[in-house]
Amino acid sequence: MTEASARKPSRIQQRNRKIIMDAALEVFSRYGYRGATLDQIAEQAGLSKPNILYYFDGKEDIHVQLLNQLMESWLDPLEHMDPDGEPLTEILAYVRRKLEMTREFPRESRLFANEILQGAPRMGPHLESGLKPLFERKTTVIRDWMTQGKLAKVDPRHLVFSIWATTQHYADFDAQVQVLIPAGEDVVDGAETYLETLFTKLLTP
Amino acid sequence: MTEASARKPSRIQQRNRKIIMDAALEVFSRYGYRGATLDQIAEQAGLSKPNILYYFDGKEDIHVQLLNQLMESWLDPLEHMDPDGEPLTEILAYVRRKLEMTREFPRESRLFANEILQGAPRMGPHLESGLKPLFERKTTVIRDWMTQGKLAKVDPRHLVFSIWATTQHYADFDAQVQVLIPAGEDVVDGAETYLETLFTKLLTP
DNA sequence: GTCTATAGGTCGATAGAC
DNA sequence: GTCTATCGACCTATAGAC
Repeated sequence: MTEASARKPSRIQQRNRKIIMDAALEVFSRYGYRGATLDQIAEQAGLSKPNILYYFDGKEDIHVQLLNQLMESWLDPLEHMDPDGEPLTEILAYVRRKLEMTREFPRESRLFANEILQGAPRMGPHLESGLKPLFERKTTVIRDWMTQGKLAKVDPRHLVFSIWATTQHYADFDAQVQVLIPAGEDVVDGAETYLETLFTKLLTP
Repeated sequence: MTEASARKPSRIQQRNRKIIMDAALEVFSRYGYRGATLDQIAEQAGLSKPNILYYFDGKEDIHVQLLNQLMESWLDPLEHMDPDGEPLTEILAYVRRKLEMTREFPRESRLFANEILQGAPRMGPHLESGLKPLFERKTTVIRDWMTQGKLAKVDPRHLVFSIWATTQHYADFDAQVQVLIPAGEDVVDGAETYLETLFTKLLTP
């Protein structure tokens, strides 16, 4: 009685799991949880549907594992905001990193957006245990910077919300942005310049 | 050959169509197009499924009509930005109006967000014909204001994006915001103060 | 490949308004 | 009596799972 995921995963297992996760990311991020089908994921992965279910316990299992895995890399930029760095530099670097992620990982951004939009049915606990403590630590750091006069005083929580909103917008609302900005123009480049100005003016004491 | 929706709509028809649209908004905005079911909509509306289909041609028809109807009210605040008004006042009033809509019509916001996230499959034409011309008119107005030295110079298109992103965030990512901000606090009130500061500092010449 | 549940959609019969 | 509105039962395709 050998379970697929138990013991040491073989080369092939590792490779196939990776392939399936990537295919699932592609499909889930484009069609949402309910809109995605195992058939689509199987086709995208170049594997049969039963083969997919050999590696994962079901559709929901794939989705949950995707979210778990992505949570880490998603929080990483905020984690890296250094309390001992120069405040404005740190914030702007964070904005730039988030924007870079929007450019490089738009599928991940849309996957999260989809999940949150629907009320985070499969991610509620993760928000509480993963995001919330980090959010509180970092907003405290920012508040301290403001108290010390190193940054202009605003509500640090809304500051972070506005950084998330403005950066992720270019991935999540890409379909709209593409309609409104002429093709060929590098939208994210323009956003970087704009957002740098926005947050510099806001936070300069 | 009499279609249900042809000719003069009776009292009952008007009433039931309204009830169904509202139920559909509730369900579609919570579960997305694919995640919503006619049974859910029927139950929410307090009508039978065949009765729903007596008034609409099908699931997609309901969704399309919802989007069409909402498009107008959605663009209304931007439409009302007055080229002859005082520039900063007009922009801040627009921000406030958008935030007010987020508070009053979060379901509508999520319905749009869902649709755009999935690549606007049922709204592409509307973006081109409805949103795009308006967007170009209004960004031109803002650019003129900047040229005349009445506002600080930034890319007006990204300015509008950032207004959309920051205001709609509170409806679309509500599930996340609720986790991060203590219950009982009026989040949108705090957002209003913050966003007023943000855009005032950005745009004051 | 097969089984099963579900979800979109149809039909025909009935109830109610004018 | 006719037309509008309503609904239970049914059909079919699809999608998750084994």
